[in-house]
Amino acid sequence: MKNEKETKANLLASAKKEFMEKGYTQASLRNICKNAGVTTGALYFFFRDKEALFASLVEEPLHGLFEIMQSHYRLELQVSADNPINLRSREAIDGDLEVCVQVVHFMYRYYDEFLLLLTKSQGSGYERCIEQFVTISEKHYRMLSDCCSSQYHTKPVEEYMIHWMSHMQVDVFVHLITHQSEEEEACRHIKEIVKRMRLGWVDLFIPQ
Amino acid sequence: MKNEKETKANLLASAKKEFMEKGYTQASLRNICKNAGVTTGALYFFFRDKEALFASLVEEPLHGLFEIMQSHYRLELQVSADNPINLRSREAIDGDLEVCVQVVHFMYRYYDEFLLLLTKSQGSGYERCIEQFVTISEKHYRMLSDCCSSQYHTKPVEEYMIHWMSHMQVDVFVHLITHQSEEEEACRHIKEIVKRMRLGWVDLFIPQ
Amino acid sequence: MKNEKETKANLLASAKKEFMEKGYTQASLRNICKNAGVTTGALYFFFRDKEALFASLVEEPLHGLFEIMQSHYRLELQVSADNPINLRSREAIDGDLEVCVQVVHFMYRYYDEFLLLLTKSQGSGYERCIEQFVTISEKHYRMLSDCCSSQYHTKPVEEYMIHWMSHMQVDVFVHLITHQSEEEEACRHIKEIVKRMRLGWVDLFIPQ
Amino acid sequence: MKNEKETKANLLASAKKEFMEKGYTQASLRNICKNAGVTTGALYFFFRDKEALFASLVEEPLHGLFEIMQSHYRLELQVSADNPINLRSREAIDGDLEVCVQVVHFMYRYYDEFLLLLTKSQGSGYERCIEQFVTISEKHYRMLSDCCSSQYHTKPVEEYMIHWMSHMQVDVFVHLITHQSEEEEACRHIKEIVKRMRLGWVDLFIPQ
DNA sequence: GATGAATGAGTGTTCATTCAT
DNA sequence: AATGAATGAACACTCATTCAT
Repeated sequence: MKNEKETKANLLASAKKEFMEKGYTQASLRNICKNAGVTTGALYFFFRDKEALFASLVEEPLHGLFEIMQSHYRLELQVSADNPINLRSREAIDGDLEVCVQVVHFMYRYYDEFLLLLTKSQGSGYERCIEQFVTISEKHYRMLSDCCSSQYHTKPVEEYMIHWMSHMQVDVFVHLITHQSEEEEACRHIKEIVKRMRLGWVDLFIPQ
Repeated sequence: MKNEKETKANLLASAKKEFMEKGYTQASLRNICKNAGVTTGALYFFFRDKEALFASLVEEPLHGLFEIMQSHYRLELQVSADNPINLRSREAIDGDLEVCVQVVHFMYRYYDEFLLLLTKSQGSGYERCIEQFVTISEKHYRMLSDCCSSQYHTKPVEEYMIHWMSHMQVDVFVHLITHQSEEEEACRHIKEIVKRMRLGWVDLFIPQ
Repeated sequence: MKNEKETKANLLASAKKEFMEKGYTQASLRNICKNAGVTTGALYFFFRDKEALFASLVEEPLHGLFEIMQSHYRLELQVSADNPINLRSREAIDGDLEVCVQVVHFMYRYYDEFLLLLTKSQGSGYERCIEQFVTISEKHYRMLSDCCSSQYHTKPVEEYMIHWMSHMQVDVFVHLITHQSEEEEACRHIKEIVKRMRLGWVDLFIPQ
Repeated sequence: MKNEKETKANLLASAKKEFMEKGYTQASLRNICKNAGVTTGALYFFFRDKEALFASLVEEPLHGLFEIMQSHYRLELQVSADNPINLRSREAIDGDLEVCVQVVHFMYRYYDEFLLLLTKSQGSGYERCIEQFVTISEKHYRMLSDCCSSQYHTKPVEEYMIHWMSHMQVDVFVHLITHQSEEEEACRHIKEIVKRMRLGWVDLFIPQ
């Protein structure tokens, strides 16, 4: 037990760096080990394989974010079951902002990990994680738009638009984390952005 | 002797398929040659290296799109120099739509090539092409927003918002080509989308 | 084309030696290449993988022997359909010997290859080849013993005894090739052996 | 502290399973330890190395069988020194059967261990154990055949035939244990087999 | 007694690239 | 214009073994 758990930590740090620089597929386990100052065997003592090493870095943050999103959407579903929807109400606007800020906060707590997940996971089992976020978002928007169209007796919103909207919503966060490293700034930005995107949503859900 | 340029064409077709399926980095030149029915040597007669092979597929369409964008922005710049800007005018709206349709048309003419560029170029010299589009778009929006703010005596629009807006604008096309293979449908979608995005732009450029 | 097909021949020779010394699984491709004076890549130019390299050595001889056995058994089946069986007849005895000699001749023509197949193929796709020989032999003995028992109105010979007999028959050849490197001697031995084994067979098929 | 020797027993059980499934060389100590619920260090506390682990499983049964064979052959040697040999006598036949049954009984008492020795020991120090059995058997048959030839004034039996006979004799037991898991059935089979093999032996030792 | 950590050499395999012919 | 042959470095991963604690 040379230095307590130092080796594993070194490996994780070295792996994070390598994945960040080259992406999942192009990252070299040899390199990771060399920079961590251990032999390849050591890596395999701590991690089953390359995939597991990557997972050790990102699994927890990813899961955490899923939780936040789903619990939020569950809540919103409950509320909208009892009350008529008013997309332009202060409550609706504030609710939107609140969850965005919450997500930003969580993402910046695991800044590196989400950067890996969102931009460097190609080739790993996480390469479709953005699509998963979109899918979750999509279900929510589908539901919301259907409520609106039944409430206002308008045609249901087209599938593609729902999908695009959800994608755009997710892309906002991807864009944020790849262009802004400070959480405070990120928060400020997201508020400005959401404000403008809402205009599009509202026009889509409540024509005219 | 068969057909002069047949071999090169076979190689390009085979390369397109391989790059599409596996992405630039994961694509195997061996495979490309095998499926083209030639040996590796032949490939190196026609193309300097892997990079040049990829470039042969995408360079021309990419350059073409750059041209379209830049000539459009040049034109708009000229117009806005002489006339006051009215973002909500029919001319402005129609102008926006027109260029979008033009871009869609060009992209669907080289459908495969743009798919390669936008989603399969990671690891190649083209991996930053989206950012290049964003940069071009950004310059234009910067200029446009500055015109507005000087005209309406408002504070200049923040750098980040300009960048995000431009990114979003580009992402619309990426989303389109990855989710919709028919040009006609794509055109219909882009119109719906632009209509809603404009609401955000206008609110950003002309507060209140 | 340095030395015509020398490299491939070198690789095969080197592989034969390595497989012979260490067995399929324990053989090292690196070693094979080193001793052949080429790099690992060269091996993979000629052979798909380790398995294919081994197959290149043994496939043909193995197939040849299957052919000999099956054509012989087919012939015997035909004969025994028309005539009553007399295991003790000169014809039967001579027929047995003849095919044995034929097999020995073929095996010694590919001495090394059969040694590989019969004693060094564990871990490869050929590890069950002895059992395949036994299975072929078994079908033949089953048929022969059933003819006898119906002809002499005796109980059918037990499954296990048929299997053991077939195994023993095959083992004779395995034993021969692993203990006797000269074909002439091997021929002399097989005759002596078959002579004694027949006594057992006959007693088994025609009790009393 | 749980149960003093539990760990060692677990290791041996786990090792037996792994060796049985993959053979000596292909067996993984890692796997053995994992399935035994201990770390590799523990294994090396009890066993010097892989070889010693395998030996711990098979050494005793192997030694026991050597003892049985040798004591039997010593006895037979004594008897044949005083009396003329009659291979066809009831005593000779019964004696043969008796020792076979005895061997079968002992082998099935250590069924797994002999299966390991006879079919899974390649790569270990025991890989030549079958040949050792053959060698022991051979000495006995050599002696027996020499007695016969001096008694009946016939030519001495050829070396190869003695060796083959011994091999075949041993192979009977190998075949038995690999094809028949029930001792009772095995006993029934061996009697049938020995009955037929004797015919060959007798013809070999006492021509005509 | 047993763990947890680590070594270092080894495995089969794939790669883009080169070049004499 | 193209082939067939070959390179050599790189890849992820597994192995039996060691040893301080």
